[in-house]
Amino acid sequence: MDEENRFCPVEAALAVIDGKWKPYIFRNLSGRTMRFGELQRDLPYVTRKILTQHLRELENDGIVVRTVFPQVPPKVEYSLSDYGKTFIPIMSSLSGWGQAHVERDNHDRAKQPDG
Amino acid sequence: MDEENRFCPVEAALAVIDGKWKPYIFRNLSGRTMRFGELQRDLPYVTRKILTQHLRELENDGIVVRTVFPQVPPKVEYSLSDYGKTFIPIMSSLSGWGQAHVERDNHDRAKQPDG
DNA sequence: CTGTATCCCTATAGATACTG
DNA sequence: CAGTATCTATAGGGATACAG
Repeated sequence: MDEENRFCPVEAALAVIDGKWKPYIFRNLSGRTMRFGELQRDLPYVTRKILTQHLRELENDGIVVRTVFPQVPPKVEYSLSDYGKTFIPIMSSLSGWGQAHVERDNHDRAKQPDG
Repeated sequence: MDEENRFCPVEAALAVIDGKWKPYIFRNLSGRTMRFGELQRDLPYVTRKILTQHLRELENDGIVVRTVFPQVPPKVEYSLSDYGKTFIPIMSSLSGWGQAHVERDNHDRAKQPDG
């Protein structure tokens, strides 16, 4: 967006999960607090760099809380903030619609193999 | 996504409006059927190429219906399909959350100008 | 364990010109 | 009017190596 007057609140919401792995990170943290390494194990296709980057962005957006335990070796925990939890219903409706969309898509392709 | 078993329905939903101008196109078509040129006028920052491309993708996802009137000069109308309309509630909740998010953001920055 | 720093690569979008 | 074709620019992500 270049002009403020064209700003769309939908984009503001989408920006929060704009990042290839953010929905997955969000889903993981929806259940419980997790350490960095735990997230890595649950998301084996994300590199440390990108995982860190996405977590920082989620933190800056107020969605995620980062807690550093000053010890050796380092221990860092991530969790959804109360504010972040207000996004859970959005994710749920996206998930519901998306699920139906995938099924509809499969159904259509089954009837029209040539797409 | 490389592996099917990691597939996330949230991504499937997001993919539908994945495109810089798709939320705006969607919003425009939510109200009424529009001709290509009308969309262009309402979205002056989108090039014809991108507008066409996004509309094609929305059509392929079953969201938008494209109606060609075989006449000279050409006339093409775009509208939301019934299926596309099922996405309106999703957009509404995104919009609502996004609106609050922007306001929260402004509020925070007012308190912490260096944030 | 939890990161950073670099370099590279691709996907997406914009500029511009051409067309039925 | 409603596109398509071509070229370019850039932002996001990934591979890899290094570090406190």
